Amino acid sequence: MDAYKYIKEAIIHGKYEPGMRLGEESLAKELKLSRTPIREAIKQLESEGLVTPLKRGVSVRHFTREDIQQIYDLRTLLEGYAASQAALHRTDEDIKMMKEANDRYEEAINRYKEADLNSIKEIVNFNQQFHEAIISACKNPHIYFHLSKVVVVPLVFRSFYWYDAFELKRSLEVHKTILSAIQNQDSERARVAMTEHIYQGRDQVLAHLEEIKKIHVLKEDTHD
Amino acid sequence: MDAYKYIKEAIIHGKYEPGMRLGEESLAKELKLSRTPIREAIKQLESEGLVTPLKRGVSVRHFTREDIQQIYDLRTLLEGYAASQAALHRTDEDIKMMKEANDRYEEAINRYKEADLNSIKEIVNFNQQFHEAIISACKNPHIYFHLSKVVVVPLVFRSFYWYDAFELKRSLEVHKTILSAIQNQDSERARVAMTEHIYQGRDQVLAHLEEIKKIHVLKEDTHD
DNA sequence: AATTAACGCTTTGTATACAAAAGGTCAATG
DNA sequence: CATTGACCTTTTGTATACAAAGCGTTAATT
Repeated sequence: MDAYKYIKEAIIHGKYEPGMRLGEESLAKELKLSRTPIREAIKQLESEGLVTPLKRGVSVRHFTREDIQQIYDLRTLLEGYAASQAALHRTDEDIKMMKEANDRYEEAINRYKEADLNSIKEIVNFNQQFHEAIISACKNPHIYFHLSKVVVVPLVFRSFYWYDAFELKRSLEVHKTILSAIQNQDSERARVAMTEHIYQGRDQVLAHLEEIKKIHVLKEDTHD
Repeated sequence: MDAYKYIKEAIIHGKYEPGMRLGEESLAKELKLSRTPIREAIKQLESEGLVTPLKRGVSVRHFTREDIQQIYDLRTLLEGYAASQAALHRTDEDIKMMKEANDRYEEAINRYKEADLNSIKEIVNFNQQFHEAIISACKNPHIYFHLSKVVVVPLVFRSFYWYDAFELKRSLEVHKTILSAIQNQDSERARVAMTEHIYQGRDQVLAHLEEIKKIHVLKEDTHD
């Protein structure tokens, strides 16, 4: 298997936790490869900022609350712009792709049962498909290049897994607003709706982080 | 020497021209290294988009006119935002850095003699220092991370080398406008001035590209 | 003469071996 | 008892050797 993809997935899925050291030898044994391809994968991840260099080797990057704020600021900027451009440049084909992704998103949300991991994975997938359809419609591949590196970060926190039925419905409604703004070529409306949508996502992640922090504090207390 | 830096510089300075194939063996011989560190450097450059994968190996990426348009759109967005945030978050120390860089920029422009490569390099350097001071003042390292990859591209065309004395003076004036807007914490003014500044840069590069194209057409004609 | 198949050469992908640097441990000394 | 220094282990950095995959060239056949 491709070492780069494997390690990246492992980081996103939390198999390798933030701060954890990534030794070349152990990765090589785990993937049944030699150290050479492992090193190349690590170099790539390093240049994307998913791992940080140590004095020796690398460790999985730890993102602070401040990082999340800043990264989401970046994402609102880029993806808001992408939505506005999509409104200007979208073709019928683009609209079809967005509709399709969002319809499946809706179906998955309606099928959703609380705490069913599989159905959540499905939802996350179709959500991503919708956003990618928009980015693709804005006809600027360089935007996609940068956004793909920005979007990865919050996935590490898997905050989507904490969404309840109400939040999912709300997210779906905003998607529909964005979609119709793009269809109507109302670029400013598309930009604002997308920006707001992503700010809502940020609030979810930050709230999630607070929950985690509380739990940690509780654990610390029990240890005393 | 570090293979990554070396190859990157060589691409920026035009030693390796767009479309040129980068063979591992030949690079290894040139840098007096084995293929292993070369491969790692290439992987990094690939993930930054400076080289593109072939069926076998990589070649120096060729940027079209459309690429330039799109990349500059991205840059106005990011660096305009950076300027607006710098206006909000700047410290006295930040202002000092900007002033210093821009003063040196001004001195270098005043010393400027037409077609003197060394003085142009100096100018390019202080210009970069000024822009970096702003990005640093916006207190969002992630912006810097992405901008540093966006900014590299136009350098490949070395359009700055075509600036005449008038354009340099104008650029200097805009710098001063941006600087005072940031000092006065006028974030919207800073954003707009920076955006305009970068659009002017884009126009320069695109005009430069047109010149190059004309020359190519002339050459083609002489060959017949 | 054109097309295709096969062979050989070039270049990349992977593994391994060796060199060098960093970190940890234990003992000796102040 | 603490601190430092030397040695030993672990891990990374680099080189090289070998395997595999493209690519071009040539020759053979239609």
